[in-house]
Amino acid sequence: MYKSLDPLLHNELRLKIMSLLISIESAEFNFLLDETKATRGNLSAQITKLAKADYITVNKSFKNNYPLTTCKISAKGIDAFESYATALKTYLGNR
Amino acid sequence: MYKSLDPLLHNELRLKIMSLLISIESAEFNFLLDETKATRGNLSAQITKLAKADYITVNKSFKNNYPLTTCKISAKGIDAFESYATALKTYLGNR
DNA sequence: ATAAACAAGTTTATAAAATAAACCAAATAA
DNA sequence: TTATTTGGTTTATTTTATAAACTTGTTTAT
Repeated sequence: MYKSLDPLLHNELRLKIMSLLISIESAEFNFLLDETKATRGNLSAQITKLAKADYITVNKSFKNNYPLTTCKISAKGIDAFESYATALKTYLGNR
Repeated sequence: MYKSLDPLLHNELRLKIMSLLISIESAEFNFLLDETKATRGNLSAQITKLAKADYITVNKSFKNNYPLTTCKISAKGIDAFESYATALKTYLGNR
């Protein structure tokens, strides 16, 4: 089958992350953790995948001495998300 | 993460099959093969999964002496598809 | 000052899923 | 009658997702 749905976005956790980031300037790791109810390991893994594809940028700093990971969607990520939304619609018909 | 997207439908090939069946009374194996461009093996496997979940019914007969597999979406399948579409929309925002 | 508990992630190992490749039975063609 | 084609199914491999274990450093209690 020729794939029209970006496999990177066609995963619930990654899609949720992107869906949050697209309307939230940027988000901290723990915020995403709370919103998604994912495990830390899984969240970390999926953030890494999105970052490797340059769909998001990840900034590492410190807050109160603790590591702080902040994520932000990129222009490429926004494009991919929009394309994904468009492609999906062709499957859903009028719904 | 709590899953809100039915994993059975959240796969491009199965989604495509369902998307075709929902607007086509019924479809023959070769029709689905042609529309999806999947391999026969993969198509067979995914049809089996959808059938096991009672999302579709599968009828086996013969046409011109050759085996003929016909698929039809079920009421349960329609419901699942509609729910999936609704759930997805929460991820896509206004798009 | 040391040890135990906690924070914020990352890495690794396992389970599950998707897919391609190989196979099969029956029909037709050479 | 052997070879090829049709219409699939089954098996084996690869990929992906996920949970469990680990790491690095911090804070709290002793």
